[in-house]
Amino acid sequence: MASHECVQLVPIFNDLATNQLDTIESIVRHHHYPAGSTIFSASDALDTLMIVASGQVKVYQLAANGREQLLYLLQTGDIDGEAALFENQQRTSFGEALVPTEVCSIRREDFQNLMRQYPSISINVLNVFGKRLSQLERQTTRATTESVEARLANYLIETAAALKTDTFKLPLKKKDLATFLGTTPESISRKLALFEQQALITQKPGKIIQINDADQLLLTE
Amino acid sequence: MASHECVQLVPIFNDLATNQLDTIESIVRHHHYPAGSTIFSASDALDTLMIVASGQVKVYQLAANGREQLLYLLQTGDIDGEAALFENQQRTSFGEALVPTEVCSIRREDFQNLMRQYPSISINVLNVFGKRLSQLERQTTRATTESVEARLANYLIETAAALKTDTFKLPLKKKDLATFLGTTPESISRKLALFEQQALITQKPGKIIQINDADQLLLTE
DNA sequence: CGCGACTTTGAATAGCCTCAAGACATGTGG
DNA sequence: CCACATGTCTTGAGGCTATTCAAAGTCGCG
Repeated sequence: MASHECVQLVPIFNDLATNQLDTIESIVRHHHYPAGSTIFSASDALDTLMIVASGQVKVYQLAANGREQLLYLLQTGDIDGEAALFENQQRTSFGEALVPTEVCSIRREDFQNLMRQYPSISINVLNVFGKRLSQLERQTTRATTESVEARLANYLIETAAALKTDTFKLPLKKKDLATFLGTTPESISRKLALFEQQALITQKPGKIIQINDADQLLLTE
Repeated sequence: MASHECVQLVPIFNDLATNQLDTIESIVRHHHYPAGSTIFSASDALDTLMIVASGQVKVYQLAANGREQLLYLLQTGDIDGEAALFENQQRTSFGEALVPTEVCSIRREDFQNLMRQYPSISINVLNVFGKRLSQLERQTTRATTESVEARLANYLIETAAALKTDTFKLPLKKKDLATFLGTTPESISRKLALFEQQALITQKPGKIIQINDADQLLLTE
């Protein structure tokens, strides 16, 4: 793995010079997780900041009844663990590598020192927090006020927008997509079939989705 | 209104000395909102930090289908607007005073200066963010994985815990409570009647709820 | 190529929402 | 201080969406 691999990837270190990145890189630890392995669990101590260098991590919670809720899908450059960088807390969620994944971590104490040294970092972290909060607020609103159909339509539109293409491969298994959207794999199958029947999308083998009529899809209630 | 009224209330200014609080108080603006009035709307510019000095503010979003989702209930000492203290953004939610409410505000620019001057503030803000994120994550998980019955039971338990008493008055109209829990006023009525029938709670006139069996209530699925 | 995991499809059910009407409370003006 | 008006809450009946359970079909990995 190249030096800088993690540190360069992360927006929160954006404003720093190369030699400063070197400093940070030297206090970072590298980890590898095979597909399907657990990276952290609820009730683990939360005392490191985690950076995804490559791969894909699903972050989820378990409800009292055992059902799973997918909260975030972390990709290259995403971070997690910022929630308690200054307070002793326990994790409340689980992290699982969906594919082989490289992770770098910084201990809480080291990160606090970094923030004292480079104030721009704390401002960047605040911005990351802010975006995540806004995103979660929207997700909560949708989950509780809109139908499964509307939520799925929205997800397809947003995924296409993020990837800047009309044709893309679903980045998740239907099972995981279901827990993300707060529904079941069966319902997703049915709704996708419905969209296809309405000619709004085309499904191709390999979880490939092609969006034919984004405007109409957005009108789904 | 006394000086310091707002500034003293807010945990993010906890670590500052009295004369520093004076400085901050001098750059704060005071506002009064009658019950039922709108404090801010979605698409408003988000360029001030808001502190609730007294009263109660409901913060909600509107979904595409017009349905309302209550995200937060701000009480004395709570803040809002931190989400975009460093980036130009628009609001995505609405704020409405439920009772006569006093609010103080600090302009983004002034707050940025404060943070540069007193680094402890940014650390406190990060902690506030972290807690709000954790809370929203739990709320999202519950909203999408648990039944209306379980969500209501949980809400009652948590409210009782927060107020440190078994008997309390519901702080919201059923309509607002419904949008908070992602359900309808009718369903809340029915579930409360069910809990009472099971002797888990007792309802008294004036939205007073008495919890008789918290343990059993928590087991509601 | 075969096995296990994922996905699709079907039928039945359950939980929740909608709509509507009546009861209650709350606060206002006379 | 009472009477009334308005908004809020409760209760009932009906319908619909989404879940559950089960079984067959498909994909992809070793």
